[in-house]
Amino acid sequence: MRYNNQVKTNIKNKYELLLLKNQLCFPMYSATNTIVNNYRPLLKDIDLTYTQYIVMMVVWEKKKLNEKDIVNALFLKSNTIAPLIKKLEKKGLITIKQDSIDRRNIIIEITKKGEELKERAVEVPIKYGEHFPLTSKEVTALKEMLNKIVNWKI
Amino acid sequence: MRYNNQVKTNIKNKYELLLLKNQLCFPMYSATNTIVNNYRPLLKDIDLTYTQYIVMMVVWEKKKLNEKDIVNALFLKSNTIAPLIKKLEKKGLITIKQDSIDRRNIIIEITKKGEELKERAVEVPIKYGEHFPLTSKEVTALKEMLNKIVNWKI
DNA sequence: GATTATTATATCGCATACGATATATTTTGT
DNA sequence: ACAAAATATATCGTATGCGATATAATAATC
Repeated sequence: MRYNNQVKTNIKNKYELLLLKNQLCFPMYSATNTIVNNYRPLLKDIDLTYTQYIVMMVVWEKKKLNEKDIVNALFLKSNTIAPLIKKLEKKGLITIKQDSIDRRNIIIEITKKGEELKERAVEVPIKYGEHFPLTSKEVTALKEMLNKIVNWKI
Repeated sequence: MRYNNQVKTNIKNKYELLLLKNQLCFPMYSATNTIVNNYRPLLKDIDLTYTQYIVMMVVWEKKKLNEKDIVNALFLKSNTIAPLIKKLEKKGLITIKQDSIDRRNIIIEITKKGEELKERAVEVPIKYGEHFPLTSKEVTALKEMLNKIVNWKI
């Protein structure tokens, strides 16, 4: 049964749809806030914010890529990514230059300092996962559902 | 088996921990972004942002409450809520006044206009849920896991 | 090959979220 | 009662995220 139908049949009146406890969006929103908040002290050790951290994940993986690649990988908008990579450049973790072939493209490349940070960054997911409150089976099921949501367009 | 152990045993080298695809935080973050982004056009019709919408949910439920009650209900900080309620007051949806008994408290009360907005707001979750990509069973399981995460402190 | 469409990015403005710090008020402890 | 602790909020600064709009460069089309 579809989620929405279930909700409709379980409630006495339509106003109950507006209770926080009957929402899915709110636990999603809160759980993500919790996750990011719990990352903060660990990421502070390597002087990264959460968003900078996931940008660096893409950079660590690809080493050389376009701004557009980051936008696509993270499902964010270019006006979110643009100031972010400027900060990462200022920190010396990446270089930014214009593509000489197609001058619309911005080429991002990891620096030596960026590579070195990876060594310390590896400790973050290790420490982070140590007391995570879900089993691996739960995480697998959770990720599957989250992927369905990410691919959903209203 | 704990999530972290599973991840550790499945990977060949520790650097794979830094791949986006091996993260849980990232699908959580993306799915929440998707959910909020999908709400935006619906909420625009009633001139609310997502955060204003969940604040109003608390107000619609309690009608009269303290700023602190909203902070507790939404797991946000008071410096996030304070400017939010000022905007909602400016829109005429709530009133804000100081508690005469305990002058530290800020009392928030719904207005007639705020009550009226509820009538139109009810349509939002109805429309929103129509094409939601998860079954009611999945949503139940999902919420249970999300609650564990929300209650997790590192 | 000039016009149009598409692509990639930049810029601006608005709305969160948080930590850090400060302030006002009430409560607690002695 | 009076100093110290706790509580509730305010203020400031930093860092996202997004829509809207603009611009520059390339691709497509006729």
